[in-house]
Amino acid sequence: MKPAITQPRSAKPPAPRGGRATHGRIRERLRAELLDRIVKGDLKGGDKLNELRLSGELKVSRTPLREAMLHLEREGFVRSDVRRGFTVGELSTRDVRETYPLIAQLEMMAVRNSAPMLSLVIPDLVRINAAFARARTAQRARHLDTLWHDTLIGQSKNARLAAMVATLRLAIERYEHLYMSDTTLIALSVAQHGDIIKCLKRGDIDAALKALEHNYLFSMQALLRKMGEE
Amino acid sequence: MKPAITQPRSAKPPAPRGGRATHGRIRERLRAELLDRIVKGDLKGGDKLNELRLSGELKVSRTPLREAMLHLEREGFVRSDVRRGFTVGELSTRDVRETYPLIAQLEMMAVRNSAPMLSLVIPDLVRINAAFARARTAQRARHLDTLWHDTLIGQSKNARLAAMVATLRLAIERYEHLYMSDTTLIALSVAQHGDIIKCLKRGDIDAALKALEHNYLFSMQALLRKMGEE
DNA sequence: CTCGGAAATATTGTATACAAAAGTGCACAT
DNA sequence: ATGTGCACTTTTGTATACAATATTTCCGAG
Repeated sequence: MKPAITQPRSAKPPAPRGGRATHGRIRERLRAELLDRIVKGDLKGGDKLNELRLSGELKVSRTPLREAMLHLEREGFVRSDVRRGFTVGELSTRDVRETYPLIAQLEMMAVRNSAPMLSLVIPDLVRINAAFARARTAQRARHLDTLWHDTLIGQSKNARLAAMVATLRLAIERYEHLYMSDTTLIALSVAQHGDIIKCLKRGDIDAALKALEHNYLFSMQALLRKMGEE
Repeated sequence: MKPAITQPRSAKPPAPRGGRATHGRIRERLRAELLDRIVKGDLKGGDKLNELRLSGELKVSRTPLREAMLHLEREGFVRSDVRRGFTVGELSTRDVRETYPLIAQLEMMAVRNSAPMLSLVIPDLVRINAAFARARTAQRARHLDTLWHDTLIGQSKNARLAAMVATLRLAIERYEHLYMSDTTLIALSVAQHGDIIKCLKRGDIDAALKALEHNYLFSMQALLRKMGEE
């Protein structure tokens, strides 16, 4: 299911001029690939990212690979120690307790910002939540959950806020992929989304904010329970 | 007043092994240097960052320079367009309207998190605010303002939150350096800090949060007025 | 004189080279 | 047998090389 990372290169190592393409953003492709592996769990916390091995495997040089890893470091997915290179960031209950409340507050802010426009997206929210309720796989559920929240905050014009939320959501996805592979909690989340929608419909933003916060904090508690069980 | 960027190299280009030092973090030094130039206004919005010119001027190769610039891009100080390189990010009232409310919310969250511990730092807040009141230069005022807010949120153990706030504060500093070089607004800010302290002393966190938000939104309004005047 | 376009130049994105530090394993002493 | 030091290998951090694209220059047509 990986994007393949194809690169049209048939020439020998010292003669890469046969290759064209690479629209000048290999580093972005690499970041996406590595991020995917981390979120999907192929790369686990603590794994060492050997530059030579990875650059060979991905058929690129170390330069854009390092740039991609530095990007991921800034996003919190990877650590780098001097002269020791990059390591996949460890998962921890502490990080969970930091991240969930943070994204909750940021989404609440986005909702507050865009309160007047929210009626526009209520139909979308209803539709996505219905699909969410019908999701049969954990992966699709996570996708629709993300889509629902993205729709909720999509009216906010604050670019910084949007970028932060996007990154935090990926951080969360990493945990949920690992610990929430069952679908038992979907129904609860669907109900919570329903609550939020109900509040929005009657224009009660404060209640919607409370319900949104509850949605995140409840998910956090469920996740922490699962993590504690291991 | 620049950190000098000294690098002990006297050898010819192809024989740099004469140099020692560089504890394996030239890229971090470069980021700090560039960030300083951007915040201080030496590099203005829209300025093109020519890699060859800069690497020559800073006596480093393009590799760590690019890594530093990519870091700054992630922090929002620099833009990069494909095949067109890096450019210093433009200042705008729109960005101000995005950034100030964001940092306000995040600091409010930090205060809420650490409410029980806040009594510990009240004496520090009082002392720093007194020094702030006596500040005679805009630079020192900004420094003490930052220190005051750092102290206020320093009890929050949320590392992600702290990192976000730190970055946003630098973003703000860039605007304040350019538009608030007078000291007329210090007295007002001192008074607002005093309000916050008063609320904290009587344990009224909600009021403290409101006052904190007001402190930021008021500063934002003042800044927007100045920007509008140009 | 201005506009358009091709050659010349400059700049970026990626690949490779090189030096220093970190990691590994083996020999040897105890 | 075990611990320790030292040579060898690996890996990182930085420098440089190279190819492709973008920018500039300069010349001729209108």
